[in-house]
Amino acid sequence: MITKKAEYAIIILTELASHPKGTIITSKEIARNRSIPGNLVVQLITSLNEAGWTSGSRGPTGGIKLNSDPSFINLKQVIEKIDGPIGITRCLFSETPCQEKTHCSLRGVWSKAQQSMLTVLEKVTIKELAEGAPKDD
Amino acid sequence: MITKKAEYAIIILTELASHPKGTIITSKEIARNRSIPGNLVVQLITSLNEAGWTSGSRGPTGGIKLNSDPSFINLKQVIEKIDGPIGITRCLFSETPCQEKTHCSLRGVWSKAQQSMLTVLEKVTIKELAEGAPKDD
DNA sequence: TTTATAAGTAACCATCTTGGTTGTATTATA
DNA sequence: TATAATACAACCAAGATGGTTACTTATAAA
Repeated sequence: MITKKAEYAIIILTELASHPKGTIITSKEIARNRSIPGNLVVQLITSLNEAGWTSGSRGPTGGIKLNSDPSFINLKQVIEKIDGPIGITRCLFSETPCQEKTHCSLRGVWSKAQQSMLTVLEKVTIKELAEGAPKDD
Repeated sequence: MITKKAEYAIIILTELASHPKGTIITSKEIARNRSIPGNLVVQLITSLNEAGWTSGSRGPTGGIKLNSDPSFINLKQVIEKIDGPIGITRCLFSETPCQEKTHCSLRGVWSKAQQSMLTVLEKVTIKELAEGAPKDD
């Protein structure tokens, strides 16, 4: 399952992207605006910084800034950054197919189902979310 | 995530479907043939019986029998029977969209991504798996 | 130079889910 | 009546999840 933390991270980026480019917002404001537990915001920002999407400045007047073009950040990327590799089944986490014969014809199905889902998530960007209307293909 | 139990259930049905129609196999045999913990097979069969796909007969000479045409059982059905309703996000479990604005434009994305995955799983039947080659559209 | 305010970091924790076990009851055949 | 099978229910250990707590570091303003 896609975790709530990943969902929060997407919402945080969306909040940042919904302000003029270069705007600095405090984590507390983000938390308040989007109803996310304050300390979780800080925790998640760390990962977003790591990915290079955001950066923070400390002290009064400090806060978080979006560094990347939100049209280049897609949902799959954010989810994988927060949750780690996506796998709809345990099977898909192991590199090599298992011995079981049936198991393995299943593996193909899992893989195809997951890929189908990821394709959707790859197509949606933070920018689209910030504009409120993910385009409908 | 699709649980291992759901995967086991699919494998159990596949095992049953890979024998001539009407064949009775004991849960112990299924467990041995497919490397599934014996008691788990029994536990899962209960749910499969509930769905009407299988039925058991007790006593010596007893065992499990496939009741349904395996070409009418698809993977989505089995997964939902074992795991309950599928949801790639917590959001998709709540009936009503949440108040948060962004949250809600997200909901549409989750829904679409999930639907895309389910469409794949709906198309694959137990029969195809038993024949070893889920058809590639 | 001190103080307040902000991010950064790490450890921790309660709760829930998962995968599986154990134990007992029931049914049917030989 | 002994045995072999399913049926049923409770239980349990380990890991994931969502979140909290406490502490450190940096920086602007007073």
